[in-house]
Amino acid sequence: MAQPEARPSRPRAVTLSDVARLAGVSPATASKALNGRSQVRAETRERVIEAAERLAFRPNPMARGLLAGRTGTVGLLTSDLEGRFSIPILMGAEDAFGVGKVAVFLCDARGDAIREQHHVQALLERRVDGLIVVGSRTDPRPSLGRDLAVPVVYAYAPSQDPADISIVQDSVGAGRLAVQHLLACGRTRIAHVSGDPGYLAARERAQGAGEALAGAGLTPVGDTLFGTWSEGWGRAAAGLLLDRHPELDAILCGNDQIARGVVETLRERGRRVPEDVAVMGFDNWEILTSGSRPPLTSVDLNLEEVGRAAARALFSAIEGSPRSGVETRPCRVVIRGSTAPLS
Amino acid sequence: MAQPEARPSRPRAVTLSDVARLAGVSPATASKALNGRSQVRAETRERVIEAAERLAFRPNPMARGLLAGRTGTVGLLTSDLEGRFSIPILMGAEDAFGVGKVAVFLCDARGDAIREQHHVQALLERRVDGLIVVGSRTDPRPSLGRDLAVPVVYAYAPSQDPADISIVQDSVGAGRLAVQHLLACGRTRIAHVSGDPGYLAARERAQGAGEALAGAGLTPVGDTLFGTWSEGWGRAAAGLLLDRHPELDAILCGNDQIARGVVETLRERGRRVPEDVAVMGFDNWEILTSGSRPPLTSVDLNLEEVGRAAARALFSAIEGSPRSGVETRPCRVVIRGSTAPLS
DNA sequence: CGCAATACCGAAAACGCTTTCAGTGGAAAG
DNA sequence: CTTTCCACTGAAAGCGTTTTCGGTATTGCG
Repeated sequence: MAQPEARPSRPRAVTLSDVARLAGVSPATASKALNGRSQVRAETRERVIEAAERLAFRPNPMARGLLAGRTGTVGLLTSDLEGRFSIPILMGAEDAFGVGKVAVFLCDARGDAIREQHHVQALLERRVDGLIVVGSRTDPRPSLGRDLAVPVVYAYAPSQDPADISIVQDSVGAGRLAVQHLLACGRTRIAHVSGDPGYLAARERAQGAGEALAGAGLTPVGDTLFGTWSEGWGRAAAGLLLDRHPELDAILCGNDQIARGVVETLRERGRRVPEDVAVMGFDNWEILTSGSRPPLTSVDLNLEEVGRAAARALFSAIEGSPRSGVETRPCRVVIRGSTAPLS
Repeated sequence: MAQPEARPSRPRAVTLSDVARLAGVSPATASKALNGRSQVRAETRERVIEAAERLAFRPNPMARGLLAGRTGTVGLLTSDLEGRFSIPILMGAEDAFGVGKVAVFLCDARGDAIREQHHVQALLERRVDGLIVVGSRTDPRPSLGRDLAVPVVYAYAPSQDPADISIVQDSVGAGRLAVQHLLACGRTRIAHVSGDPGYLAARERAQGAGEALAGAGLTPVGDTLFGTWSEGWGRAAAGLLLDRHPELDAILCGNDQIARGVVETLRERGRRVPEDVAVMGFDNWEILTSGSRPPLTSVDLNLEEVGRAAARALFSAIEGSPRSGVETRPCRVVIRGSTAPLS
């Protein structure tokens, strides 16, 4: 006889009616009992719950969502191929939503605007309840538009449209924090080697660093050196600095890669880190900070917190209380071997 | 008058009935027209399609899934906090599934077995059509069990249960490929510095390397040095090797971090890379390979291909043709400056 | 011109759940 | 003892699709 299934088909899922039948009540009553509605006798509720447990009943989210008009899902749209930024944000969002309450679709647009559009469309077709958009760099990015069917929260990189809500780390504050740490280590001759000046993050960190120095009545050692976000640039810049400003006692680097390069050149040029020169970076990318000799002090962007905040903002927008504007979260310094008080 | 909405409520989604009404047909006919069923006059189909476009109609996936008994979603369960391995696998899976056809829930168990269980439960409650499990290391991992309600594919790390289907990269072959590349560069005195011998990846890569050497009639320079997966170990091991075997002309490293350390020590000890000693690693982690001096040749694990294969395997299991056993995908050598032919 | 076959369309059921509303029985109040 | 009220339960509608099946109009054929 024709048996289309190639193997024993998986058991049909148990439905609310199955539970109701076992408990000897109607589906309506079973629903009320399981959802804590008040109009059920305690003893009945008991029976229904026990039946549900015996059958390992799990309500079908599609049936439920069909009524409620909600799916209990959100989309996380990233452009960051490595997941360097989006994974911590995803984990923060998972925390805030709570496992099992809301599930997250992760889509990677791979830096491609039209692929991003496809993903947005696909997510909307799936009727996600909301969207979190993670930029590939901290510069303001184009808004997805004002009349999407669902609320959108921008994380890591703000939207260009001030009517949108964006949650970002405080880059200016990060620069300030970094310099304050170096000052606390007794350093006063501080240089700054940054990355690509086309990146807002580079400029803002430099700005914050400058403010903190000025606040302490100090002037930076030389101008900020902008270059690229690479170890190679770090090596080159450190050479430059040592030639021009041999007196420096700290180098603040625009990210961890630059810091790696700087540390390497300092070592080769016979400067001890941190005794002679303290070095620190930004991003706190463990793979880079831990392998360095000595391990790198770095400013952590607190991306999990950004993710949590984004999730909360999205949640309240879904509930009907949207916010707007750009909200920032503080960063924090993670101290390792490359900075230490002057003895 | 009582207006519960705090702001202009989002427009109600357009339904098939709206389309049908506009086209002057019944919902049944509209459905058939849009889904390419044959029992619709061409002219009618035309009208329906145009109406659907005018209203920007998108079928509600929950209603559709409710009938079909499928959600069109899969869960990707990872344990790898950084996303280093899971993101490429996710992208491969996205490719294979196709944007819009299947959406992927990404969950990170953060290496915690009970959090993993929670996520599995949550995904099952959502009625995902299947699960891809990405291990945190390549060693076989416990199976999720045989009687889950949906098919499961293990990627990167195989399941311990041979009845499950696992898709992994070919670590032995990777070791072989690496040595073959070094041989092609004319190197014959090849040492191997690996990571933690508790990792299967370390042992398998070493095995493959040994086989390739033996196949060429060569013997390795010294025993494989096992240690940790760190730059520090790479630096130390390179020192050891240079002391014991100054004649070596290539060092194969268990991963890119070790290779970074090895390159650094070689430079400090005055050996030129690649002229005197060729160096290569595994994983092809761009952040590490590109910053090195010279950039590192490395074996890429082809994780996107693993992801694609896992997605295809999952798809065919969902369609009713499950496979089982461990299937491997080849790796590939990415050549950069740290290896070159002996001149 | 009559009949069967065909092409096309729509009513209705179904998926699994929640919610509304009417109905039942018992207890409290008169 | 009758009336009112309350607590509880279940029938039924509805969410937005797809699919089955019966019905009608049209066509082809004898």
